[in-house]
Amino acid sequence: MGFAVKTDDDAKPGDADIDFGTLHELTGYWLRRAQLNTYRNVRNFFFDEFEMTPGLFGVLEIVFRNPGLTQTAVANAMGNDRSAMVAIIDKLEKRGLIERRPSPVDRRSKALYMTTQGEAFQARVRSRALQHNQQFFDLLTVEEHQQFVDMLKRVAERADESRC
Amino acid sequence: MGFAVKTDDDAKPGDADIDFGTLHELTGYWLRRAQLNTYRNVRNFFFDEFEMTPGLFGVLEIVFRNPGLTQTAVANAMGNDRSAMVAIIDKLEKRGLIERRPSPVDRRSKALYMTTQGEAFQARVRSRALQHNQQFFDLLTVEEHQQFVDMLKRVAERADESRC
DNA sequence: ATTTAATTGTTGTGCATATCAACAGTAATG
DNA sequence: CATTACTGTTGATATGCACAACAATTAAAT
Repeated sequence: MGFAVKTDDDAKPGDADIDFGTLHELTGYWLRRAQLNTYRNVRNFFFDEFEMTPGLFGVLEIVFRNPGLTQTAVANAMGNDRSAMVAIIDKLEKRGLIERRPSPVDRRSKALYMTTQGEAFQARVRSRALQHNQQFFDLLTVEEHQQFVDMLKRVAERADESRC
Repeated sequence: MGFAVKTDDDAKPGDADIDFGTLHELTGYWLRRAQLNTYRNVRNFFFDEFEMTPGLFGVLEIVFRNPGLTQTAVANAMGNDRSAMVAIIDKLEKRGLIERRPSPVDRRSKALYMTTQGEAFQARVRSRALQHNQQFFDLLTVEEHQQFVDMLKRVAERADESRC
């Protein structure tokens, strides 16, 4: 299944000599391509080692940095629907990493807190994530990397503005 | 240490005072964020105007530039499983944009060709896509845009290499 | 030539994610 | 009070991706 990359002497004609036409001129195409591949890589990496996904990691990190947050608050921060939170929190709670406590001020909502076990776990994952991130993007110089992130932020904001 | 993010002038109080912690230091996070928002924008745009999705557009463009290609060849080019092709080709064929012809050399495979109607349609979409792309990324200077695409390509390749 | 292996399109399944509508319980507002 | 808004939750639906299986067909092995 290995796609050896640049060798034109590959007997497979169907791979290299394909004309992508306008696709390769569209920034959105490359953005998607880069993200999809990166995401798959990160996901496989962290699932193998921690049985974690980027989504779970994000929730864990946010709850860790903002103890007592409500579920919808986390959902809004993550940019997805609050109904999606339920399954995520369920998983994390079932693994003993997170805790739902009744909010002292609002009997509807539930305040989210990290367990001590969850903090220890997240510390390990976080360290590994930073390490993997730096290692993965070392194909960019430090300047490039900085510019890259800066542009990504601007693009993300832009796309967020023109939201219907 | 002293790297706490400074006070953004809050427009929304309940939204902005959340600490994202390590998340905001991960390039992959921003990459995903930018891509998701961009994709949603592009998708809404082209779905409203043409009832097209980026995926359909890609297949259409590839078939247009490489007439007679087989379904799995297109799937490999697009980077997804050949089973995903079926529904896509079905849609495009049902709309009269594309055609499945029996391959003259291999009775298993089906050669894909564009209809004249499909070519006319795709010409309109293609033009609009290029226009929208340029307009959307005009928040980057020409130099930045070029660098951006260049880096995305490198990242995409990198992620592709370390594929299991 | 006959068996074996590989590939094609296709279908189905499972999993993760996303959006939307509804609901009962609760809070805020008039 | 009555009404309106918000909470977590469930369910329906759609999507995309990965994988397994299948009959038909081709390629390779012996």
